[in-house]
Formats: sequence, C-alpha cells, structure tokens
Amino acid sequence: MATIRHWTNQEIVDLIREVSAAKQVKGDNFFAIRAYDNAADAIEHLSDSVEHLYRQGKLADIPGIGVNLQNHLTNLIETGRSTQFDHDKKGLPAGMFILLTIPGIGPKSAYKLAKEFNLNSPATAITKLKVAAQKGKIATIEGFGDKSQADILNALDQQKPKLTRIRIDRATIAANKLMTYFNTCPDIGELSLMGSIRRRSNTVGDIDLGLTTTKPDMVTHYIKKYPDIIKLVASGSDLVRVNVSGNLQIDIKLVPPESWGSLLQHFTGSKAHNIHLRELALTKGVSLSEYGIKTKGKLKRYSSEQEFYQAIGLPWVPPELREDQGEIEAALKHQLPKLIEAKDIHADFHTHTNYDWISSHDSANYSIQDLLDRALELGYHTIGVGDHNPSLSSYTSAQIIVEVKKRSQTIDHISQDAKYQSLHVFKTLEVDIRPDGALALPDQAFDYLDYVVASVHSSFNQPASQLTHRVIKAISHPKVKIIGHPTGRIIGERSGFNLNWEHIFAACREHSVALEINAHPSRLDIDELTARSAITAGVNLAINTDSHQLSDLDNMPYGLDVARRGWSTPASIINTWAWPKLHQFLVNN
DNA sequence: GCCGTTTTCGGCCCGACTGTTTTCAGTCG
Repeated sequence: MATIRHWTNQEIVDLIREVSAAKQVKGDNFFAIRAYDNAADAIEHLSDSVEHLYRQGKLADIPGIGVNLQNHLTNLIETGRSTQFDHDKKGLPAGMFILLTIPGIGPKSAYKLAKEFNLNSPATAITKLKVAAQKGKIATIEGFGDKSQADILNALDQQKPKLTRIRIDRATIAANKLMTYFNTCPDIGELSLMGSIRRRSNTVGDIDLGLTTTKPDMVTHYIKKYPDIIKLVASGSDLVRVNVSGNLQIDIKLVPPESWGSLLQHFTGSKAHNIHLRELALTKGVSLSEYGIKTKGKLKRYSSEQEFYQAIGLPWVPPELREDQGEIEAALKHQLPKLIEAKDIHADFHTHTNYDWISSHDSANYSIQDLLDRALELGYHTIGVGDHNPSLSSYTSAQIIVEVKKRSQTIDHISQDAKYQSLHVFKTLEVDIRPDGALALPDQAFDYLDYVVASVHSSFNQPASQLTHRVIKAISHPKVKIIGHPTGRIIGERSGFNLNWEHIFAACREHSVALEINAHPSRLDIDELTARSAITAGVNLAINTDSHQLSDLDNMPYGLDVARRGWSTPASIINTWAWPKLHQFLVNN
C-alpha cells in the first residue's frame, strides 16, 4: 500500500494560496478567491493541526471553512491530494507557483512570467527566471519595466532566510527586552505590544509594537541605537522595521497620542476580528480603519481602544478573544466572559523535584525546599510536590511502595517547618498511563499520595479509540484528579494525538477529574479551543507548570494565556479555588 | 466559497505603496 502524504498546516496554507492564485489567473469569482485567502489565513493562525481537527470531526470549527473546503480538505487528508485543487491548478504552468514566494510577485505577474519563459517545472523556474532577468528579457514584457526587472533580480539575489513562526515565550523575552529599552526614552508616551503577541497566540510571526510620540525623529533615532539590531529593514517617520537576533522581525509603529486607540486596535487584530468589526460597522453606516472611524466621509480619531469600541456600540474586547470566534456577537449582547487573571492563580499542582530515586522520566534540578520557597514567593496557598513515578524496571513493586512512603514522609517532614505554615502542601506524583490504561504504580503506593496526575508518555500512535479508552481508564482511577498534558503535543515538533473529547469530557465530569493546561511554552496542552470546549462541557481545568527547573515555575502566565484565549472564567480553573473546595476536589472525592 | 437577531440569498474590509500608467492594476499588510 502506498503511503499517504501527510500535510502540515503550513503546507496546506501554501497549497490553498496556490489554488487562490490559480483562480485569480483564471478570473474566477472574486469572492470565492477571497474565501480561499481567508481560509489560508485562518489555518495559518490555528493553534492545532488541521489533520488533528479533521480526526476529531472539527474541521467546521475553523472559521472560514465551509462545506466545500471541508470536503476538499477531507479529500486531501484521506488520499494525500485534492482532486478539486488539482483541477483548479490544471492548465497553468507548474513553475508559476514557486514565483509567488518572491516578494512583489503576485498571481498575475507569476503567470505572465511563467507563460513567457515556459516555466513548467517548480524545480527550474527560479533559475530560468533569473537568467531571463539577467538578459534583460523581463523589462520587455508588457506591464513590466526596467524597475520591476531590477526588483526581481534583487529579490532573487537576497534569498533571505524565511522568517518562521517562533514560540510565544521566546518572542516575549525579546519583546520585554525592547520594551525595557523604550521605557527609558523620554519622548515616548504610550507603549504597547500589538498583533499576535498581544493576543497571546502560542506562536508569533513577528513582533508588533506601537507607541505614541510627538517627536518621531527623536524616537526613530533612539530605536536605531538599540544594541540587538542585526539589520535595519525600513525606517520612516511612522514605522521602523528591524531584525534582531533569533531570526526575529520587529515592527515599531509611531503615532501621535490622538491616534493611539485606533492604531492599537487595528494592529492588534486579528485580521478576522477586524474584518468582522468593519462589516458590523458598515451596517451602522460607519467605516473603520487604522486611522479612526469615518462617518459620511468625516474621520474621527480615537486616543483609546475603549472609546473606539464604544463608538461602535461594543464594550472593550480583551485581545486574547479577538479571533472572530464569537467575541463580537458576545460583546454585542454584553455577554463577554469575565476572564481569569494572573491574580486569581493561587496554586500549582504538577511539578517535579530532584528527589533522589530512579524515576521513569527526567527529574528536576531543584529540591523540595526550593519548590516550597518559590511557591511562597509566588504567593500560592497550595503546591503539589510531584515527581515522575519510580522506574518499573529498576524497582520491584514492594520496593516502590516503600520508596513512595519514604518520599511522602520526607515531604511531610520538610513542610512542617514553621515558614511553610501558610502553604498547603500536597504529596503527589505524575504517573504514566501505560498502553493498556493501567497506571504505572502499585495499588498500595497510592495510599501515600493525596492525588495523582496521570499522563501518557508512550505508545502515542495507538488509534484514537484506544487512546481514548486508555485515558478514560486512568480518569476512572479514584486517586487520579488531573490528566497531564492530555494530547502530548510539542509545538512545532509533534502534533498531539487524537482523543474523543466528548467521551473524555463525560468521564472527567463523572469522576470529578480536571484536564491540565500544561503551561510549558513548548506544550500549551490542552490548547485554547479544546479548553473552551471542555469548559462548555462542564469540565474543570488545572493550569500547571510541570516544572523541571526552578525558572519553569514562572511559566504559569503562558498557561493563563491559553485559559484566557479559551474564554476561561476563574470558576472553571481549580488554581483559583479556595482551600476547602480544592481539598474536597483533589482529596476527598 | 462563506455566512446569517434586519438576509438560506445577497451580500462580502480598509488603506498604502509602487510601477507603469494617462486613471489604474497588482501587491502587500
């Protein structure tokens, strides 16, 4: 049997853009073309893989994907290709599509060039185009001139490395450093992140930053002295674009104070949110743009986002919700959720230490005391002291029972210190869910633990039904209170495995088990869409750092981002609960 | 092709820049 091609989100995005280009060349319906572009945009900013969503039957949840595109994508995933997409691209020179990657060349230009120079293969198209440009042949084509020929040659010579999307934590560190630098500039008024980093998306393409100033020349001069700049890409009175270390592009937009609200709103996006907002505004007879709100051709500027939203009859919408996932409808009805905030978090339930035993997976590099001290500093009232379960191949069951008992006594002893008086300390372990759903810990060992975090660490390739059954079996164990990193995904490396969420949610409700939002920026598992579904289904969530280094305990905000993007209120997140309720949930039920 | 508390039909976001133009098309964000 021939293997079926697997498609990453980026490959699907590129393919849909190629089909859109083909439709443009063929003169298809303008709005059908735009629908394809919208679909590509939506998939590009998805937090989950298309293939994963397909397996869960949730393709329709992607905004801008209707019945037709669902069918095409299904076809693509099931057979490795789409007959519709193939048909759309048929009859056009195959070499034209690779030209779309050259800045300044869009569908029409790509087609003209490919047709003129017989670019029938993607492999040779670029080289042949370059030769043609060098011979001065591009300038002679109608619609092209000397300047566009030179631009193409220049672009081909640049061959700059493609900027890929980077993890939110890396972008945040770079952004904070830059913000600190800006904070010492006397000519800057307001200063804020914009774009996907402000919406707290789990990956970002570039960093958008906005500021207000009445002295743009002074500020641009100041920006250019920023030590991390590798390349100054563009510099004007209202925009400075730089590349900094870490393959990261930063756009800095400068406006006078009276335009701050409109700028911030426009560049925070998302694109889908803004488009929906502008459509809504049109029904009220006004037109929105990055400059303000136009009524009968007359522009009014806005110095704050609140006023901007208010002007179209909406309450301010938290940036994390601005994905056109129902937030505008909710805002219209004044039913936006009161999102969980950092100050609501009082606990961390899934951690690791350097406790001295042979564990099944990596242990941490700090002590139990270090963990308790840090929990106090973070202002928590509750901390779960965890570790991976002892290695089954290194100990007998009898030994493991003794080891777990000994460890719990150690934790009890340490936590009795007067300085930890205000801290509730839970004795817990992260226990492997074995391929058959059994937990990797002897029955009697559970007696020495308050609760258990159960996680899948092996056999990720089982069919969804088997994985679901396996996780549900773990959920039904009386000591299991949290399922750790439920899908096992690693952002940019491994897509999560497939579970039947409805069954998982039902089991969680029945057994009072929480699903984890793993706050490590490489995991963020479950993602925001699943988190939102879980909450809607009445399932509680726990945000955990799964710390293996002391600094990992500071990752809680990244988990909070996921919770907020998943429309979480404090009530659904057990980290916000007061002690009696928490104790009842984790230990006494 | 998508989508819905004014629509299951009839709409569909806004603006800047650039090059090749005699008033605009293509590209980009």
